[in-house]
Amino acid sequence: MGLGTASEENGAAQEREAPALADRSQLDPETRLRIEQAVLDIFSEREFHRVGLIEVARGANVSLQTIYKYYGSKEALLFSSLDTWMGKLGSRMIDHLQGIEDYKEKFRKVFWVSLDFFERNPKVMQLVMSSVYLNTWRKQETFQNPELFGTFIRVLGEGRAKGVLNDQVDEKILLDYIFGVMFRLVQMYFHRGQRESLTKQANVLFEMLWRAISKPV
Amino acid sequence: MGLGTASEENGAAQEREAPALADRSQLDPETRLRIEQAVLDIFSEREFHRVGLIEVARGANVSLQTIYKYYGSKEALLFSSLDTWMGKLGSRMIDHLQGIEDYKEKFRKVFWVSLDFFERNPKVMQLVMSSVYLNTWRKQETFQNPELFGTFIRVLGEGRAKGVLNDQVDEKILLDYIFGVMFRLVQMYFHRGQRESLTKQANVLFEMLWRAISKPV
DNA sequence: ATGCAAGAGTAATAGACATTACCGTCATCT
DNA sequence: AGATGACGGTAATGTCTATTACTCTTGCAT
Repeated sequence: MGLGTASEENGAAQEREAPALADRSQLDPETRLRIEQAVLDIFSEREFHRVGLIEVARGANVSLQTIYKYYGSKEALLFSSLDTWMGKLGSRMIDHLQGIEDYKEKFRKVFWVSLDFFERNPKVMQLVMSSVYLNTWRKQETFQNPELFGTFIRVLGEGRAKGVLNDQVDEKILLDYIFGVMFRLVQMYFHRGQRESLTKQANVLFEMLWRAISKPV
Repeated sequence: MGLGTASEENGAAQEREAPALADRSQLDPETRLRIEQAVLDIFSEREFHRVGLIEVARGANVSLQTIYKYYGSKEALLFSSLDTWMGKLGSRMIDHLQGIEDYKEKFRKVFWVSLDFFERNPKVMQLVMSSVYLNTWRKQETFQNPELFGTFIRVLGEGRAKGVLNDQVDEKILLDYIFGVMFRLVQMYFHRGQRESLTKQANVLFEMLWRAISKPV
């Protein structure tokens, strides 16, 4: 280990007193917003390793200390912000699902809300991209926003139970299939410069998806 | 301004005499193999920024100079290796397509060869992951292995011409759909630790895909 | 032999950035 | 007022890595 000051290492007084991550909920909500906005703006522009926290701090008009105090690390900061956004998508989805009876329509809605959300919030998509590779290859926990993913799982399970979904493959595979399609569609939509609105094509696209995942006749 | 890119700084001062990238084909094929093997081994384990070229050089039993002489940069090294692999997949695909008449079978083959390839070459998939995020957000050129992607395009075009493919959406969207599904399936296959062989499920999965992309009856 | 070119090995150069430490300033509470 | 604590600003600290330079060895063609 790189010894900082030689006298520190062997004294009895170690116990680093891990910088006491303050409860994030203590953070002034207005400040929190500014921070998450800066995270969104900056991390969505540059890749993770090219972003410096100083820049983020400046962008949010807070000091570096504040960030470290409430978030603890660069990664945590990114994931926290991401989680907030996924939560918003999740809430919106739950909200929109209310009052829909027909199962296929429910699924269509899940699909639609997702496309619509990313189309409205381009930067969030870039943020997702920034973290996906940091994430997928390590822990997944951070990516499991219960509201959002829970809803996906629930709707999927309901279809399974009703027997309207394809049951030749495992449920996980079905989910992979769906995410794969959606993720790529959204990703390429941005890659091509946001032309040809996705939501406008949502129904055609959804019918394609539905033919794939519904139980074949 | 704090712009990072170190290589762009020189205003008018010097004509760096850019280190004369030697023709890569001059490189001893056996050495080249060792290098690309090391790239595969190492880049597939750690993320791009965590890989040091010294390590790669050691792993390949070559000196750093050799790498810089023939490849020029870390990124170029990675992409070169990746391109080799995509080329292999492409060749194999072309080879396997020979003698198939039925269009749907052709497409099925394209699908199968891809899954099979990544299942056989796990590290290549990780390599792809390592570069996707470096890539997609910038230039795409590197990712356009003509043999591989050309084949995809050709097969897709053929189906369009025959009128068997869904023509409610743009051809690009169709391609996105297909790649999205395949990419995610493969990605998650690894993420879950390579259980439940993909190729064994290839036909069920392909039928799902086919229902989506073929012209609806 | 002699010279040469290729490549190994090692160190030098240059930045970038996460994370910590310190210091000064206010607002709020007692 | 005095104390407390949160926070801004700036400057350490400690690492890491690309990329370049330089020196030495060695196989090999003249």
